[in-house]
Amino acid sequence: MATIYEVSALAGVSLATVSRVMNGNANVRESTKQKVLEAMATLDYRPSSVAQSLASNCTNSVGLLVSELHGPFYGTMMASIESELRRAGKHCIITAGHSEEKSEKAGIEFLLSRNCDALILHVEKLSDEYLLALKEKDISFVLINRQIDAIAEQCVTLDNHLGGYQMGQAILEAGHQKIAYLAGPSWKDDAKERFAGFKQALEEKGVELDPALIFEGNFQEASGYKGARELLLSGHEFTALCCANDEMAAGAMNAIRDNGLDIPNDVSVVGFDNVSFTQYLFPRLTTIDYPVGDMGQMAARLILKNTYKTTTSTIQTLFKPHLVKRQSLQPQE
Amino acid sequence: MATIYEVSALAGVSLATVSRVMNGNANVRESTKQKVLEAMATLDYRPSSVAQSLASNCTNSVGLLVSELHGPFYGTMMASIESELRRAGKHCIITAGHSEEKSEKAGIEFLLSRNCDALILHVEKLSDEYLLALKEKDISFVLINRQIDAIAEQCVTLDNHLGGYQMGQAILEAGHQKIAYLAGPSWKDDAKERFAGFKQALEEKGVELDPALIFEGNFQEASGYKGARELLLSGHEFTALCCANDEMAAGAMNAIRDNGLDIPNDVSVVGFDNVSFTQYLFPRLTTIDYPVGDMGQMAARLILKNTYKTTTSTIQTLFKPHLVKRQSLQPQE
DNA sequence: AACATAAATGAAAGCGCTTACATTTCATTA
DNA sequence: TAATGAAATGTAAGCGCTTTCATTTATGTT
Repeated sequence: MATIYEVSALAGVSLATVSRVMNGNANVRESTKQKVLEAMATLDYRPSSVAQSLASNCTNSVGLLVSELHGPFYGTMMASIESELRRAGKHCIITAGHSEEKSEKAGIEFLLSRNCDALILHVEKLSDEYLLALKEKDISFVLINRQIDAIAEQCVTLDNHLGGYQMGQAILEAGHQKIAYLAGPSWKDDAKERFAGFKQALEEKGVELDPALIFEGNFQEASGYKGARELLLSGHEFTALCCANDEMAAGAMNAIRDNGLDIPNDVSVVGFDNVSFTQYLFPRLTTIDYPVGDMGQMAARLILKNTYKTTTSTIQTLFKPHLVKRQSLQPQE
Repeated sequence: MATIYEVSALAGVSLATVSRVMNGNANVRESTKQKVLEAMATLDYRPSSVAQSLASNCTNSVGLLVSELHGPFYGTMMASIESELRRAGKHCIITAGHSEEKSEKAGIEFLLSRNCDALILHVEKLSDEYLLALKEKDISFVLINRQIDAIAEQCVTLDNHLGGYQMGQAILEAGHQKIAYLAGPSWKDDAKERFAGFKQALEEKGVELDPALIFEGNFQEASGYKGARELLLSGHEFTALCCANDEMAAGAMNAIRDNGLDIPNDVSVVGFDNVSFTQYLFPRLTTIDYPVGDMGQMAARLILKNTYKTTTSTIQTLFKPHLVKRQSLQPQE
């Protein structure tokens, strides 16, 4: 591998000049620039990003922590972040937090040990204090799907309350009255807010939500199956089942059918997130769209703007969900 | 940020000694080791991975190129690779090739520009020549889901022919005779082999595959929908539809139902890959399992063994698929 | 006690760049 | 034409580590 020394020797200029043309520095005469470029080409020179990083104190890498690398939600998120960063010449180091506090901490430590210039974090179990402490240490980061008021400007979030409200509205407009709700874990803010928004929509229309028709799941398919099954077997009737996310909705749909009922004729189902597989479900799932791609892109732009100062694009931190009407929700006569 | 200098000063030893304890080098007296450790702790010292990389000529990073960061197949692949590498203290830089030659080349260039120690490549459009040229340049890499005989030892592949064969066998055992096949793009080796294996299974049992019942898709859901629809409208009857991957199967299922037919009573459907959403489909999809997690792990181990020499685990490069029986395939009376 | 040997430590060069500062070159202007 | 300032280039000091080689210290042997 050729180094900058060889290039400088071949071009007959100093190291500094080679460095200048590499970095597009203005003050280089066109003719010498050409000499250097030529030398680089004949030597098939590639700068050592490591040496550049050491000298410039910038690695051009941003660490990305997500709960899992698989799963449609994280997939879309990673894809949008990576492509936005890559376009700016940055790379990302991705690792998983597995929805556990220790593991999330270890993930951040790991990324930090890699000298990332900034982090994009989707954490679930880490405390606000820990995150605020990161801020104190002058670590540049943005939080995705997590709201901490003290650092609101670096939190990219969805209006989950609105999403829940939209879900409630949709179900009421379809004429349902006997409604069941498959909630997410109550220790998660997003799950709480979705539920709160949902309840508000019902209250505004004076519709009661029977406590016996509420089941708290964990956002996974299996808990959706279990929840729907228990709700069905409990004997309390319902014509619509609202799920706090699509995975649980998928599980619930299987449970409903395994119990001999038809979707949506016997029971309508609504999900939340609008992950890719919702279109593969039968019937295609009516759900609330979570614009995770846009949000990932925005998280990346925040970094680009704050850490790298390479963009001046306008920043938006709060995103709005919207209803996606498909076939799993049917009007009730 | 404290540097090694400060640690060495505080501990009253030389740089070299600090470096030795950092790297677990044997020849350090226990007492001095403790002094150093203590100094590190009080200074909250973290070594600069960049400086380490420059000095040691090893970045501890492996580049990972996949077609897309989203999608259940790549998700599982990335997850297994990342976790195996992370366990060994390596990080991965992930980027997308988008199934286009130019983009795949650019992705590799990008990873190389980041000075990765090695690459794990899932490429679709890149030529064998290009890949062999990489080898010539002494770039250490492993190919996943791609067989090039000249470098077989660095190719982690699935026996797609066997998978196709298993699919054929399964459908025949269920008593189907009128069989349709939704193929993958014929320029892809894996698609070709799946089809070849499939045909072989039928031939061995003397079952004809009507050319009118073959549709070539592109492995995407939409083409599955389109293919199934055309097959259905063509008027040629079939009782089973075999799909070269699960995405197309999902699309096909929707098409079949949109045409008023029942799955599996009117037509059975079989997929290939066993990606996560196959369990969410209705009926749950019978499919051929592609052990992509194991294969990703093995790809990572290959790197660990060949590039980093940190493992001696035994290597396997050819993996076998197997049938996963679920509800979308029904015996034909 | 003197020596040989092994273990522990230190000195210093080098990894391949960037960049502050110094110097040279060139174009203007009085 | 000399003085002046701006533009172009060079010099050299880092950036924070690893590692070779030399040196010192400890251990064991006769």
